[in-house]
Parts: sequence; C-alpha cells; structure tokens
Amino acid sequence: MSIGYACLTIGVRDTDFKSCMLKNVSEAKLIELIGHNLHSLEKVIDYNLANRINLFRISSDLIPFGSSPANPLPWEEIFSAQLQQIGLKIKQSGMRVSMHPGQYTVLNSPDAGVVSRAMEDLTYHARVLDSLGTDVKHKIVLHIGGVYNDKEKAINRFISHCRQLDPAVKRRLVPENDDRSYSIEEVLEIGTRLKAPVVFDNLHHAINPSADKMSDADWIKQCQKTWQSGDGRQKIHYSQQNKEKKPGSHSDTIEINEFMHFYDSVAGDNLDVMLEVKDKNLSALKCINCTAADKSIKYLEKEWSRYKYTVLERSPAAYQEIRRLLRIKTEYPALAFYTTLEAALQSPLETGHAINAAQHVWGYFKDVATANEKETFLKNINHYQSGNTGNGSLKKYLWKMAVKYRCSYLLDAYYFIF
DNA sequence: TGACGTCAAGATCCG
DNA sequence: CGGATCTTGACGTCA
Repeated sequence: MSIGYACLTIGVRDTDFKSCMLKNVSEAKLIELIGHNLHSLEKVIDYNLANRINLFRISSDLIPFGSSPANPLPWEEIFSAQLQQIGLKIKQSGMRVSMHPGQYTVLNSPDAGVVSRAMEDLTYHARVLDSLGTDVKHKIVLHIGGVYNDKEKAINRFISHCRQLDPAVKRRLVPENDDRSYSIEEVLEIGTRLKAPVVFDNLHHAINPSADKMSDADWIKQCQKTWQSGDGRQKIHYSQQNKEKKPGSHSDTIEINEFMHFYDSVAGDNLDVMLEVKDKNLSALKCINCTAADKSIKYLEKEWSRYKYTVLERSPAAYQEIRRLLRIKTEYPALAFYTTLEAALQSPLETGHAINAAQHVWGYFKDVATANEKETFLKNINHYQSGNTGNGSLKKYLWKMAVKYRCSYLLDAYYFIF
C-alpha cells in the first residue's frame, strides 16, 4: 500500500505554485511561471522521496492556462530537459503520480462548448503525464459531471464522449464517485461499460451512498474488479469529514485512530490511498509512519523535530509526554505519538505557553543576534503579551531570524505554519 | 443570480 | 513603504 497526498505541500521550502490572471497572460510571463512551477514540482518530488512518500497528485495548475488557447506554448519542448529530469526521478523511485481535474471539467454537459473545453482540459492533463514519461499506471481521475434532469441520458453522454477522447487520455482516465450526483454503484456501472478502472471515494460515498448498502470495504472490493494489471494497483480516495463545516468538507488533518480503523478493514487489499485533507503531506507522513513495515524510531524523531515547538506552545504537558514516548530507542510508539500530537494541536493557545515556546526558538539566536535584534524580539514579546494581537508577527520575526542565520533545524519546523 | 471550492493574484487598508 | 487583510478570478451546475 502506498499513501499519498494531493498537489500542495505544507512547510516544504520552495514548493509554491504561481499563476496569473487571464488578462495578464503573455508568453514571457507564462515561461517564467512554468519554469518556476516545474522547479517547485521537482522540489516536491525530492521531498516525497526523502520522506518515503510514493503516491502524489500533481496539481492541475502546474502549467498556467494549460488547457486554454491563452497558453499556446509548446511547453513540453521548451521545458523538455526539466520535465525529463523530474520524470526520471519519478520512474527510478517507483513513485506513482496522478492528476485530477476539478469540478469544473464536465465531460457530459449537453453544451458542446463545455464538452470541448473539458476534452481540451483532459488532453492537457495527459500531456503533463506524457511529457514526464510516466506510463499509463499514472492516472487521471475524473468525476462524471452533471445530471441535467435526465441521469440516464447524462450517463450515456459521458460514455459516448469518453469514447471520443484521444487515446492518450482514454488510457489514463479513471472515473470517481462524487458527493451529490453519481454514487459508487452508478460509477461502477459506467466504469464497467467503459472498461475503465473506478476510484472509490469514502467521504463522497458517505454523503451520497448507493441504494445497495454495503460496507466501504466491500465497495472497494467491487471496484477492485475494474482494475486490470496494466492499470497498476487499485486506487482509492480517503478523507474525513470536517466537523465544523458542511458535509463533504475535508478535515484539517487525518485523525489517526479513525484512519487505522479504516486501514484495518481493508488490510488484506492491495491499495493505493490518496488522502484528501488540508494538511496534505503532514497527514500522509502520519499515516505512512503508522502503517509502514519499517518501524524505526528515527522516523518519529524526524517528525518530532518538525512538530516540537508547535506542541510546546499548545501543551507543555504533551511536549513532556512525547519526549517520554521517544526515550526508548528500540520502541516504535507511532500511534501514541500521533494521538498525543493531535490532542496537543487542538488545545487552545495560551499566551504564557506561546511566549515560552517563542523563547525556546529564540534560544537558537540569543548568542548570535545583534543588540538591535534582541531589542526587536523583546518588543515583539511585549507587544504579544499586552494582548492586543496574536503571536503571528512574533513568529514572522523568528522566521526572519531563522532565514538570516540559516538555522536549518528551524526552517523545517511547522512552528511557523501553525 | 448566488453558492459551491480552491488557491494565489490583486487590491486595499493600516501604521 | 512594508506588511496585514480583504476581494477577485477561473471554471460549470443547480437551486
């Protein structure tokens, strides 16, 4: 089983994606943006490799206006060296990538213009995966689309439009159930007719269930039948409901105990699990560390190095508890570690604890900082302590110091993110 | 006609 | 002027 995340990273330097508004598009601008984004993608792939993350969804925003006439550039050729280099890293590491056009790519619309733009968009996605030199196991996941008061006709339109797609798209296309219109049962029917593999999404299924009641694990087994050996391992999407938001909203983080319950229910299946969650790579690392065969405490220590000041400012008690958990180097208390971590990150921020954590971080600079810098730090502390503001600017200042003094330990810390 | 979802760009405000 | 915060854009469907 591989576990992965979608599109963006949290807390990884130089992995941001840039875009521009349609009215500001120019060739020079596009070339600058594409170059920047490919550089970011390579950094993401490097990060994934260094953190044993083998599953990743590439953002549709990689090439700005990639499916629009606004971008007529032959970017595969212009950036072929960069693309090949990234593709080589993907191939040599055995990483599996995918893409997933959003809710606005609608292949089954009754509007011919919408359909032709959807086809252009799918072609663009295949161009990206082809230009990286990835084989057809690297999929493009797509929703069925709208209903238009006649689901049978809408389904038939989806199928007939799929059959008209360029083979480069068709061989990668994988339909997925959605949370309002097409249940997993309906998508399985469509996938079977198209001989296309089907992605099961657990949260969509919970909100938009099939008439035929089965457990998630059983639906996953049904979907398994649509995956041929040439398609690679069966893929599913896994997410959890954000309890503060409306049904279907993804949670901020994957609650590890809930995930493990699900994991145990599908443990016999050979699955790739794409997480859809706000904290992206952070949850992927969490789930990987709790399920990986290699149970070396060094993976938890690495996590601790990134989380520790965030935990310290939320809960000094949890900080001590995790230090205790990680003391015995022959053990691997991954579940206890992440459970304690989750609880700590949900604790309300107390000013005193936040100042204590800030002073710990300041410890990295107190011997090298100039008199002015010390004064600025104290000013920030006092300003925060006065209670008129959050500790955002205090953290920003500490971040500036970490960059200036190239404190690599701090530069990877989640403390500056949340 | 606005809500839906998503992210960064652009715009505006503030000290 | 820099930094913080608010608004817009880009997409299609549905109530």
